[in-house]
Amino acid sequence: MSKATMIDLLTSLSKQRGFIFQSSEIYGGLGSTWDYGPLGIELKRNIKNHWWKSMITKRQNVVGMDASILMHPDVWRASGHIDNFHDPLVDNKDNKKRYRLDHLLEDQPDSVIDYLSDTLLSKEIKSLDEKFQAIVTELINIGARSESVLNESQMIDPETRKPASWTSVRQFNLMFKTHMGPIEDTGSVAYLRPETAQGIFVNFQNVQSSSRQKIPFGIGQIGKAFRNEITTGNFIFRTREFEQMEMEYFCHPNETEKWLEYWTHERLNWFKSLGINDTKLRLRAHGADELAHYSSACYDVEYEFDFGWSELEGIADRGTYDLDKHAEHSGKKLSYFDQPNNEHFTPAVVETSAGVDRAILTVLADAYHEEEVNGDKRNVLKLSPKIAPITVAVFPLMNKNGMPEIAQKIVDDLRSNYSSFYDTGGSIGRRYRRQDEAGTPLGITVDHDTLEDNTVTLRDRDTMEQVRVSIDKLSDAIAEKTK
RNA sequence: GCGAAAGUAGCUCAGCUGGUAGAGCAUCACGUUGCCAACGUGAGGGUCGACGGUUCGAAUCCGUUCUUUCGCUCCA
Repeated sequence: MSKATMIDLLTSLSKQRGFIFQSSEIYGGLGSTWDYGPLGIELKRNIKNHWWKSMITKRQNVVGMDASILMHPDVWRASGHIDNFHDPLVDNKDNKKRYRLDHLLEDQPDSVIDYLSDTLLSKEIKSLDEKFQAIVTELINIGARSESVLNESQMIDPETRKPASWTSVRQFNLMFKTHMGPIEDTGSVAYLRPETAQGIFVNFQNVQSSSRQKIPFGIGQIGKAFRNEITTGNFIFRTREFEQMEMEYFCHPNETEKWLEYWTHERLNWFKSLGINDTKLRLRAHGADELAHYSSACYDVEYEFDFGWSELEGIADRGTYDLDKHAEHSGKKLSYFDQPNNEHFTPAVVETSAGVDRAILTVLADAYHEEEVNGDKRNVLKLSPKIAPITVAVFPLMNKNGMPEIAQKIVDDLRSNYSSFYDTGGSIGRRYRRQDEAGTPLGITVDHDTLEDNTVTLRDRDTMEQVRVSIDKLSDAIAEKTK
């Protein structure tokens, strides 16, 4: 199998089998948006249910919620997204490379920084970080004139180490903006949430008091989030509309280190529990330079796609940043009273934040296999039975002698407990292969012996081996195979 | 957004220098077969991404636009 084309293979398989279609396809498609078809949505629901069960249902001290996507704009002012969730970018016109201005400044000779601060800043700033930030702010403020200032400063391209021909500084705001109400004016601006987490933070008090949870405890949520990413791609890996599975764990500020470690391993194990090859999963600690504005420590769960190791989930120590900010901006007290220790404090937060769509891409990429069987190629999705869109497919060996009726009765009975599929079309081998490609772990065939002794064959997708099972024991046999 | 490449049937693609569309697979029907992508016959499915131009004539040449892929930047 050509590794370089895994994404192409999955894109095409997804469309053919009904996992994932490009959005608005009949109108030429809309960039980076995808629709889940009949098999895709089953897979997605199974993954989300699995997350919900293992993060919330199974735990006494984690509860769920579902916040609205639209929130008061002050939420994003408080969270820092309005100020920080954008990138100042400049392009080198000579070699067409694009850079983040703030990263670029860190790589400049003193002469460039001196020129910029002399030209732009009215007073001397000691801290280098603050100086850079002030320069960025000023360059953004002067708009188109930033082009001439940058070029006069002789700012170099870090690759060539030479002054380049720069464009003006442009802001890329990563939040989707919309308007609420009938009139579009500045007072009606609202944002589509760029993360579900803030819906949890602003409900901290509501949830804590109504659920009577004591610290440490968590609040989890699954929902859509929107980011105006500059570059999207790799199928459903990076899209502008995506779904998150997030959990915010509120604990004592002295204990974040311990809980960060705990949740990091819990989350890595969750991905392993989806049946993903664990040699392709790893944890990676963030360096200081890549931490988000709210975070003091962060681990990524990564999977080795054919386009490289990529992040599936971030587990971050957000400290008391979010509750502090919301307390400050809202004027509401968002602290916790620990009765036994007679102590008031603002809880710190350890966050687990996973992408639903990335989890789906991961299980698909990991499950896809091309095998040789008797000289023929077999495409098979070795999805865990826990998440496979169809659990069991039922076939009559022949479309006569009463076999279709028996098979139809079996599938009707199974349907109430298992996602089932009935197929009479084509040879039995072809039907098995179709289900292999859809990731269905089990196949049941009604054959001649069924007419004699009421048994059917139960086929295992991965080994292709069959065992005979009495029809009245089928439910138990399937339960055994899928647990 | 910038640069490069691409867009022809559900999927993967062919179609040379302009002469009004093909293959393999897939789908459906009928017949035959009956445990791992069988065979036969037949059918459906494309205004060749869209719009405009050149031309007697455009999938093919030119322009614009949309979309996708890769890279730069960012993130779940």
